[in-house]
Amino acid sequence: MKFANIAINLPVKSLFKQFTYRLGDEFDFVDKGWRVIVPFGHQMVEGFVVSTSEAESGGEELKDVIDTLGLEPWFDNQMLETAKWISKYYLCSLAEAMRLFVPGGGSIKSTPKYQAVAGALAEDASPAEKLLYVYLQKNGAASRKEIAKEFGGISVLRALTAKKTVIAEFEIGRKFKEKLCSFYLLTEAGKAALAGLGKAPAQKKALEALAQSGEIPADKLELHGITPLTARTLCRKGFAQKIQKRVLRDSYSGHFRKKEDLTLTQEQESSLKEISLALNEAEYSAFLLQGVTGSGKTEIYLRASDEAVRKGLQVMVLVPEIALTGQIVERFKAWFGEGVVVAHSKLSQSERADVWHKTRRGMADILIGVRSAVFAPFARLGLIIIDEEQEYSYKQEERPCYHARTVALKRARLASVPVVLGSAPPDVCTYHFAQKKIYRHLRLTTRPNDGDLAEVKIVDMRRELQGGNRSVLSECLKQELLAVAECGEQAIVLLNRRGFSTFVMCRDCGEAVTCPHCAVSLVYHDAGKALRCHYCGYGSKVPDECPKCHSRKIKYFGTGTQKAEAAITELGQGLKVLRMDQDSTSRKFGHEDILRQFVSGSHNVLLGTQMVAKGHDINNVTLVGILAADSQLNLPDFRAGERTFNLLTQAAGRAGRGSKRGRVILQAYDADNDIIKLAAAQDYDSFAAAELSFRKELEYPPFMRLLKITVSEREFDKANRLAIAIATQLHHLSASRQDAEIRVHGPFPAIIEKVRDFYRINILVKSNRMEVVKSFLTASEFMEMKNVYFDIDPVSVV
DNA sequence: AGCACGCCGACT
DNA sequence: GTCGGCGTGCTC
Repeated sequence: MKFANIAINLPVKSLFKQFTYRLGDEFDFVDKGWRVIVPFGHQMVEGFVVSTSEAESGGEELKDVIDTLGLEPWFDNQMLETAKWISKYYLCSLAEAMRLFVPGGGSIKSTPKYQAVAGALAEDASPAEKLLYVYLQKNGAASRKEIAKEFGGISVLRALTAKKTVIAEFEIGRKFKEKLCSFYLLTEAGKAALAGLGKAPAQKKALEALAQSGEIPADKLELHGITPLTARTLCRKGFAQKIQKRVLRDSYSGHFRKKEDLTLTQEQESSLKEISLALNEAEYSAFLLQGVTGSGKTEIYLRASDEAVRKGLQVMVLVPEIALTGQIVERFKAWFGEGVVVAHSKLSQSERADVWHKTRRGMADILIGVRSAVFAPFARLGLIIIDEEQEYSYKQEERPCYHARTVALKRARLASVPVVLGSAPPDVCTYHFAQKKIYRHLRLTTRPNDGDLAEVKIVDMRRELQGGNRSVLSECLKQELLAVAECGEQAIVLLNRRGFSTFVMCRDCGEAVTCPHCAVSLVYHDAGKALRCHYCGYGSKVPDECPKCHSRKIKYFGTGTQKAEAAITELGQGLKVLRMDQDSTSRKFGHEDILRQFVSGSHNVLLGTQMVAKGHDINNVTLVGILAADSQLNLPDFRAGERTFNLLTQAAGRAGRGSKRGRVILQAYDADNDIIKLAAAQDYDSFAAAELSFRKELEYPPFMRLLKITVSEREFDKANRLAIAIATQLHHLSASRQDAEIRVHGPFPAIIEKVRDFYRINILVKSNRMEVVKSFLTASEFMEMKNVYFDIDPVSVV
């Protein structure tokens, strides 16, 4: 008898243990890595087989595996190992880790419908039983809910199922379907008949077309001049055959650009050489490829991938967001053509399933995808590339809070393949590891095509204000914008408005209009003239009077994109502003459409939030303006400085990518700040040195690991009591372990104290041996609590 | 997650 | 005295 240990795929935190099921003889081929369907409670759910075992007998009380999902195991050994590692590292259940590998999270489940068995009603059945039986006979199968509603409970149903008068039926609904298409193809008899059929010219022509094309999709018959009637006739005669085949959708097909042939610089040459060396050895090795914007990192990605593909290996390319990196996709497509598949976040589940099918089968050489693509199955993984490795979008904010870079490094280790971490300004932690020779440091310092970096000017907005300029635009930026318009060039204006957006406040009492469910101000949106909460989506119209003191002096504060747009348009001189923000990019490819429109030259200013700073090269852009460059500098988060530096250098990198030298105007209120100055000078090394010494002193990563524990409750006191209990136990742990540095900070309320009516309280743990803390927590009562969240290596600590 | 079991308030 | 609230615990 064979048994399977199964992790139940239900979206719940509390299912940490695995369950044992019997594998009947018909399923003796099932082994670890298979996805199966099992009865659980009184429903059918998906399970992941973690291991199997053999035994002579016993286990009569165990339930049987009902069916398999798919015809082969979903998880190979490395995927399973990665999942096990994720569950330990990120403190989640194995099922939670494994479902990351399944497109759409799997979660196929089915609740039963109950059916009356014909002629099974016993003579001595009670009146209530007869009533239910007749009901089911008359109305067909019904669910537990229906029966409970109709008969005020399910005790009668239970009595009937026990006697097998009524049986449960499960219909396993697949969450998504493979796309099937009909094809016509020639049979052997058809081939033999090719020469004949003198009296049926249409059929003869159809046979010839089939012989030439091999197979013809049913909906393309007309293109070959075949009528459906002819096709059916040929099938009836046995000359042709109609088959169902799985077709793979590719919403990115048709985006092609010509492959460019470039000569590499010396630095590119030597960087590539190091990577190919690791490729040849087929060993794990991590590289930091640090190169300023325009230094040709993509060219190295392409050539390294080319080497891998020539060896018959596949490449995983991770990008922060597909919409922002369309150019990478295009360049890979130009080089590798159909061998490239793309997995972006707006792909439907079925489309993603198709893409993964191609990589698993080895039908695709290159997978380009966002965060979740790190879980894709590969036939022969040979190289991993992570572009813009410093981007925070690689971190998942919901549990399990994994970081795609961390997972990719683990996968690379298991698969013995090299990883390339590419970036202009690296994450300072990555930079630190590169300096410590844990990663190999490859640097590109020259720009092969683009010449010099842009010239950056800092404008002190306090002085502007003193000089009587109350606009969001400094005099200097106004002049530059007008100059750009005059020369027929283009400008990008970045509004750095994180924690700084339009809200409504009473002038008399200073009360801001806040969300009733979250502890944040509502944000004013010009479109619709309404207030909206950015955390829960709550909306309301602008009040006529202050809700607190009933004053009617309501004032708008802050600078939204809409306000900046108006300020620029007011300058006149043919300045036409194209806005890019969340409001204007919600549609599929909305982003790309806006960029394409901007490239076409219909507008000369592109205005937007963070997203205008990233990824795209537009040759005609010679000016970049950054409004409120320092607005997020003073957020109470240890990464505030790094965030600001990255954003500013990235934005500055957008200027002057063509032949003309670019200019950058950096508007700040704290113009003397060191980070602003270093960003203006584009001096990464000095910035990193300063940042790292700050991190060392204050015991932040990379010198200490972080764990953020969040307790979330409807009642503040309840959350606080639990948080204090956790912190107290951690303090005890810290005191009792001399072999590890463990610091416990908090509990303190999250900076957004309340979201969707739930209060949130944080505890921050720092340690040089976080595994000690993790194993303590794993064994603790807090592990399975619903309202306690663990964020390992948090991106933000507030 | 879904559901059974179990212990306290407002109703026939 | 019962119906029903949702807190706690279990599902191989």
